[in-house]
Amino acid sequence: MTDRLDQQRIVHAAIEFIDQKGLHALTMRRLGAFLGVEAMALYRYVPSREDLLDGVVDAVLDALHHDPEVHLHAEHGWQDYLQRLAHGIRRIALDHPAVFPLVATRPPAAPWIRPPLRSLRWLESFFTVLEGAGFSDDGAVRAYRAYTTFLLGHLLLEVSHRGPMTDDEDDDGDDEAPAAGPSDMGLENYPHLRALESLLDQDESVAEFEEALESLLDRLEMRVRRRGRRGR
Amino acid sequence: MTDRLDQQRIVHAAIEFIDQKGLHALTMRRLGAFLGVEAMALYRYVPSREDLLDGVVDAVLDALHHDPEVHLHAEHGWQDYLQRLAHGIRRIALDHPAVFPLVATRPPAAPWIRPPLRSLRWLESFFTVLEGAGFSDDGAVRAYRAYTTFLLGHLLLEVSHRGPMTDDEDDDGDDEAPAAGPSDMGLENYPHLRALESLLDQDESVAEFEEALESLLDRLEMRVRRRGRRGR
DNA sequence: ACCTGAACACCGTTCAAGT
DNA sequence: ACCTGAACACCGTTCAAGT
Repeated sequence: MTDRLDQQRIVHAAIEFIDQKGLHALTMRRLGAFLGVEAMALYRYVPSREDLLDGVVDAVLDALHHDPEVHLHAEHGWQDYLQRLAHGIRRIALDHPAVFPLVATRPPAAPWIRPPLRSLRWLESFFTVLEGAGFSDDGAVRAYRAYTTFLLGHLLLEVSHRGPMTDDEDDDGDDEAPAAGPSDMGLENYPHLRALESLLDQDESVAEFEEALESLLDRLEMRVRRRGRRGR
Repeated sequence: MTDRLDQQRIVHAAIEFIDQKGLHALTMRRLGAFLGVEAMALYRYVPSREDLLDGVVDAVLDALHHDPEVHLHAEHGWQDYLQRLAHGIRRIALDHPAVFPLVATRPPAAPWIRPPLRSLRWLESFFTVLEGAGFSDDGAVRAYRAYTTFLLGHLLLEVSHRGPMTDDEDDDGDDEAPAAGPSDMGLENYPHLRALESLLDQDESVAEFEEALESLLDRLEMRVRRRGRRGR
């Protein structure tokens, strides 16, 4: 029925599986069944579940390399580049909301690799662009840290709203707790929260992403202009 | 030998256990042994492992309520308050680096609750202070989103450098891979990375935290001043 | 009232055995 | 060459039984 197994097929099946049923549902045995094979067959191609998860993270981020929107158009400058890169990573996060927490929290290969920018190739291109644009070494590294902090925080929070369904397995009946009303959870004693609830519930993530990203780039821009002050 | 069991004792033992051996090592059976009891005894006080983890997150954040540095000194204004709150949460993250990823990624009780600010009590106080300081509803909510984004991203990245040892279990021998040199991992083809490696390796998290926090507060300040422009 | 032992269904992983 | 079956050590969780 199914074609032959290989590492790529397994990793991509794992991604599909996680996107559909959530990370917590992924077991070697279920992934085997998903592929029409016994779990034990996977071990021909993948050394362990942990390595499989690393493979999933790498494969998901690999899409960046094939994203035409991100490819360097040097003429538009470093801000354009950081914008494209950020949007490319955001697209990945939104495509695989259930995988992104893995991208965010798997221990990176080296301590100075900061998710969600997890590959040496992208780091190299990041620094190439910034130094080409006149950033000092120190300025480029500080930009890298601020940029990754923002991406990680924003995307993790944005994506957590979009898990694969309510996570309560199969919803196999009418035994849900009464839940005390649509969106009530003891707000009686928190007047500000009650007043702000509808505002809090709105999804403004696109606008916030653009705005915060722009403001970050502005901050970095100011640092390039007065650069050297702190350069060693 | 040990005192009697109760939920508090179990949750705090779990925190200690995670801090010592890492999240991945926490199983009901091992936690039982840690407490001098069979795993099954825990189920008298804790409905499930998932609930235990929720309890861990709550308990760790509860320290904020007893942190004298954070308690409201209204006379010093909203910026002082957000500074104290941020530093309080940072202290918690650094005290429990192996627990913080849980704080960051456990699905919150409501979709508008954004880690690491996970309790209605702190949200209420956050909004009380900001609205008292003249923020519009919209401005306060946007401040909340930007503030949590920053805290989550920064602390998750800062804390990931400080896991509980190398995570390779017991280090039970000399069978470590040769590792090809102290800090080498194929950097040959990445000249910028090689040049920046020593800078990248430096830990500047304190300075970056202060600086980025201050810049965030400045940005918010600018928004209060021209407030109303976007208030619906 | 509180803990234990035995049991169940499920894991990750190994390895000899089948085709 | 590639997959399977059986097995091992370990999970979370339930429940009748012990003290």
